[in-house]
Amino acid sequence: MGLKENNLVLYNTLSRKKEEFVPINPGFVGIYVCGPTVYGDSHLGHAKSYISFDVIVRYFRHLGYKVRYVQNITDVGHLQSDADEGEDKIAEQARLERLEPMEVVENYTRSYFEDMDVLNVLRPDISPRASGHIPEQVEMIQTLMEKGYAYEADGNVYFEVEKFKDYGKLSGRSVDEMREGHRVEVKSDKRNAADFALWKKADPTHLMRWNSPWGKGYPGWHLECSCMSNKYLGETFDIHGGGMENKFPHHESEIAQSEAANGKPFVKYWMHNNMVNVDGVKMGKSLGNFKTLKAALESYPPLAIRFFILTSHYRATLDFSETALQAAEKGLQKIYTVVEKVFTSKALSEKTDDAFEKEIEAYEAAFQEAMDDDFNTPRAIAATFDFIKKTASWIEREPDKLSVPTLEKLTSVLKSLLDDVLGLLPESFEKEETSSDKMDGVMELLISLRAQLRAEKNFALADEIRNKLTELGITLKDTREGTTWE
RNA sequence: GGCGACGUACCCAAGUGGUUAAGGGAGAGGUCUGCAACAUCUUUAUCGUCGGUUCGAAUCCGACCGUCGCCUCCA
Repeated sequence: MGLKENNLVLYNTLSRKKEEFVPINPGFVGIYVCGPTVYGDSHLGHAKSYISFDVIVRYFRHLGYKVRYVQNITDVGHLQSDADEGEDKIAEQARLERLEPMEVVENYTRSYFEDMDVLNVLRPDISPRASGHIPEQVEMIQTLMEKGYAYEADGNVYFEVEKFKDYGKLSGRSVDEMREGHRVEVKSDKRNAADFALWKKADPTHLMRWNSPWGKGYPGWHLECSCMSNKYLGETFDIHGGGMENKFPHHESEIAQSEAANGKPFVKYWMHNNMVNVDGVKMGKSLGNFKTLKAALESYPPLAIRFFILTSHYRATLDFSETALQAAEKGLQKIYTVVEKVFTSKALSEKTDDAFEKEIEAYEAAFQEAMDDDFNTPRAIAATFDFIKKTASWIEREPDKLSVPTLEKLTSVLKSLLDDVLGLLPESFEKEETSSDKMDGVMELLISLRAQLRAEKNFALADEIRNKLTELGITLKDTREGTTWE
């Protein structure tokens, strides 16, 4: 299986420009994306990030690359406030819920995957946990100390930022700026306020602590990503992704740790997705406009949320609003209507329809061109709408003379692009839930009864049947060929 | 205060130097329909402001205004 011909270009945050994608190992892509800290339910921001990278991974696979997708689960070390101060987020949540930290971790990890599953986000190939990689992290700290990049102070170990000359290359800051820019002078045993923790001492009241050469404690937040990406993807790998707000200090620190420890470049391409706003304002817990996925999923179908997210580019901010989401839902429905027609049509002619095959090929090309340009899903979707229109009229024009080979080709292209790449098609277009032979029989009866009423011009009663059915969530459609329901 | 992104129609959102500025939603009008929904057709922008570069700019440069992000935990 060779690679599809492609001309993939992606925006590299490190160089601040679009670059041609050239994998380190031909045909193979190693990608690491910062996963969630599992101390609460996932929200729309998580959805945007993980749906974006899901499509990126799916597209690489579509092109024929063998992908290893690693996404961590942060279950320790992520502190609540000021750099390297404050309580561990998991520990705090455990205290609040009166649970073991690992119960909190387990609950929210499951909740996270549940939400991602319904959004049709494929699971990463490896979902390593920080707490499962303590020995690796201790080892890395030791390496950093041996090489002179880290120092111990009273059971804490810090990375000395001044020793790593490239610190700031990703986020575009200098250590000097950071020293001056620090708002609050934190009282600590750090040599420099910009230094960050590799290992934090924990007193016996801490619920999560492990043994280390520096006493009992727990690892710093940035360290896990360096360690686990190293372990599963190697010292240098292709793509590291995450949310923009993590560029600094998280990703900057990852680079420092990994490159200092390994003496090799850490990541070839950095990709950052933008944030979600709600009605023009940043979504945040303190602002009270926080949308958890579980809440959003009560009002909207999961694939409509997914579609909505993909109608804007991953590097653009996404402005969430009820009207925007409703618009997306309708648009997606329009695509479904035509796709369903395609999937259920019967073709009779063995002759290839050359003209329409050209249209199919043009669509594939337009779609791929859009995706090749830094995963431009909005453009790919626009191309889809254009094509969907043509498809609908192709089927309508001569339904009896549809070409078998052309319909087959059409079906497989739609499946490949809309389902495999964008992940937008439902499992099946069969009538869902209540559908059964019995139900079909009842509906047929009602429809024929209503047809009779309409023939007798008893529209009042006919409309009442339709209205009552609408209330039950069943829509009747009167077409020239007869009445259908869904 | 420092760094960065963005500003395209009523809403969402592509386009980043050159024929009529994609696409979706909403609105309006027509076809279809007993009516409605569905479907379908038509229609709705000169691109934040001002100035510059250019034969030519939404697209490059500068200033200004505005929105947002990061600098502190956040996808």
